[in-house]
Amino acid sequence: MAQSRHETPASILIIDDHPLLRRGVAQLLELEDDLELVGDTGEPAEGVRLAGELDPDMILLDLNMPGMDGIQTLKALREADFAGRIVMFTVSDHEEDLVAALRGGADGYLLKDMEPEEMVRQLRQAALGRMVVSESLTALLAEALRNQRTAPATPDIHSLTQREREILRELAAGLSNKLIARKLDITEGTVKVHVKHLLKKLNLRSRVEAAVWAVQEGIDR
Amino acid sequence: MAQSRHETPASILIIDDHPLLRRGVAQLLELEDDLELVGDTGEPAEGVRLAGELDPDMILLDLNMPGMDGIQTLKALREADFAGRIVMFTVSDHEEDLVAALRGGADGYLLKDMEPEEMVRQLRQAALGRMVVSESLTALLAEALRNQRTAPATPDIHSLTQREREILRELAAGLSNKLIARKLDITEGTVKVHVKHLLKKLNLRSRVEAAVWAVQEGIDR
DNA sequence: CGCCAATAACCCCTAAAGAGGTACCTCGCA
DNA sequence: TGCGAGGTACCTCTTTAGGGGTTATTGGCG
Repeated sequence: MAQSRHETPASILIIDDHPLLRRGVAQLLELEDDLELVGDTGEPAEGVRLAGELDPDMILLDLNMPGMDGIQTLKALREADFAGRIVMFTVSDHEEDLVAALRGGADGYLLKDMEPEEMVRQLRQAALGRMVVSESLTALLAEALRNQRTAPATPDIHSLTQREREILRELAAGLSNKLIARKLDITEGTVKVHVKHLLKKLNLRSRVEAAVWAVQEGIDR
Repeated sequence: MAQSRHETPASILIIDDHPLLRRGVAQLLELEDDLELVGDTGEPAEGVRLAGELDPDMILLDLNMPGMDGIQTLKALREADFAGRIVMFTVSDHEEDLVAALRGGADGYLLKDMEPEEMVRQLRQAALGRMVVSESLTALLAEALRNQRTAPATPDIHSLTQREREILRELAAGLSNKLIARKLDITEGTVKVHVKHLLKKLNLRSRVEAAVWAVQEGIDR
């Protein structure tokens, strides 16, 4: 199976709390002369340290680990200025995890139940700089993309006018447009206009999202 | 104006950070032999202490004070097992304040701009154990009552079924019923049923309230 | 002076939400 | 064995929400 490449093999570090799985990957990679396992650990913190020390071309990172989880580790690696490829390696087929990983700067997201040959193929692609995602997740990926806001992940309260903030506060208190109108002594239609504008500015898709955002930002009260 | 009563006068403590206003009340009460000012302070904390020391029949409590505000002071007094009457004394005609005060265990809510005679009349009523609220606030009071949930102020997550919690989580993430249905692989109608049930159990009136509640309770994630 | 942002109001129209009801199936428990 | 709770699905009907547009007024601001 080993396809020879001209250059030096891609160095790989694996961070995964399952020893057996680490060994499995090690054996798999031994068969490939263009992929070389240079380190492995079950400790996220140790993994971050090793990343700095070994500076591998690629890190295979488990998403589900005790203590610091994969996403945190991912962030820690990026904050430690690790510039190589980071491929998440997990059993989770949840959209949230996928999205969190990619948003967190992962270059790939592979499921652990994939076939070894497929695994090698994907790792090779990743080493070449391509973003890889398990095929069975393409639907999820599409879904995530569709659900995604196109703009700033951090909308800004300051982009709202005084009135819009006022409307948002009431909205987050659970009031309907009609009740907001009554309270602020304007018509329901006007409230709707403000809500519409505020949703557009914050790039949210419903009053529920607006309410949740407002609460989390502490806009209420 | 002083109307003689048979028994001992009602002892009153005033907690208000405006010295002038305290003096004004003092003078007013001096004219009445059934109402007796036994202490006054501009410091909320000092007020709580005095309440324990003097054990007055009634406390006139300013709602807007620097540091510990009126509502906090109110709670502190009740927690210190002050069992007498507590009448809030304020310039605020906001429904939120009124509601917070009454919910917090206040026995009255009087506006500072009222006429002295009216003031005395109301205090006398309060001393007799009646709940008093400035007349100009009756409309607000009615509104607050109407907006009020009839049941537990603290709905319980545990009253929900597993499925309902699941639905709530998604709804708090901002998903529409249709999207929740798609995600959980059930029909939109079924999602609606769950939402309906969960709203009833939590005694909430809209998905927005449910979402806000869920977020505040940390149900999400 | 004209222009723009903010506010308010109204139009039309579709989609989403919520209340009420019935029905069916499965499980566990008395 | 029956009964209730939970889950699913479907029905009807009303209200609410949200997108699109136009219009008008007010207050700065160049």
